[in-house]
Amino acid sequence: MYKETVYSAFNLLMHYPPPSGAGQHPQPQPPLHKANQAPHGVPQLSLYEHFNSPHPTPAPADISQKQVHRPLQTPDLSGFYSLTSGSMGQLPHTVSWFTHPSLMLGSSVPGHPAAIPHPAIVPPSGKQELQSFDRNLKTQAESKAEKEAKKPTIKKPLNAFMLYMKEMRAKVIAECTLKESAAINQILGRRWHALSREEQAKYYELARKERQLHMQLYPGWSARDNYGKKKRRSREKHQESTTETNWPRELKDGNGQEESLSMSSSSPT
DNA sequence: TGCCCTTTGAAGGCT
DNA sequence: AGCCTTCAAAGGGCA
Repeated sequence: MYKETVYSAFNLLMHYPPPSGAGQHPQPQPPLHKANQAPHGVPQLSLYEHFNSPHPTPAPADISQKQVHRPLQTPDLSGFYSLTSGSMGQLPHTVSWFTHPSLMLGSSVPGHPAAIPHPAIVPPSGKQELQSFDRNLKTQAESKAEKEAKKPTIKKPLNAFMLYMKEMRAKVIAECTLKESAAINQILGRRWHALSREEQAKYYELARKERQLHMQLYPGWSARDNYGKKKRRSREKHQESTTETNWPRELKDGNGQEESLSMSSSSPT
């Protein structure tokens, strides 16, 4: 049962108690898409510094600058390169998608040795070969519509918490026997709240850089583009379910001293 | 096979 | 402005 697995993570959670008192709780950063500036005191760190170990294809941190200034291979990358002398260039460590796995260039860069597809670009699922065979038989309109549907999905850039989760997930899994992501994510959520403001700021800054690069790579992209691509339950059912299984408010907010794991019996608000 | 669960944050739409 | 909804990742569970 799911709840039991969560219970089994109790000891792990206890090692990362929420800060006592709401005032000490690290406040979320202001919406960066509005301010679009690093908060005061935010350490300017290279992406690689934070993401080298848990990710598969790290690159030496000191190659970022040189590789960023490689000659352009594709016209749509020009925006990013201009960043190195523009807003992004003001950062002590210029962001490099060559070093950041989630921004790693793929086959869109001819001759690039990595040739790893950009993780933000996800090829459509399905039996593509059969579909391409069938396509010959279809009308031009159908073919066009199908082409649209087959366009690779550009994923949303990861936010600060998602970046944190990606880095810490393996560590949490190694520390406990849990494998269910839902339980792991609850632990990670608690740890996230237990982080100091400075620690969280690292991830907010990384997320801000991710968004900047994403905007440069896909200028016309909107989060709306991916709406409806996931089939989801009806709204009512979803809300009912989440209120039933969510953590108690005090626990969820990380400021309750009477924290409890009696998730299902607690009031949602 | 594909959605659900679970977390936080970003972003878009609506009132 | 504030609220609501959706989607980002992840992988076991389940229909």
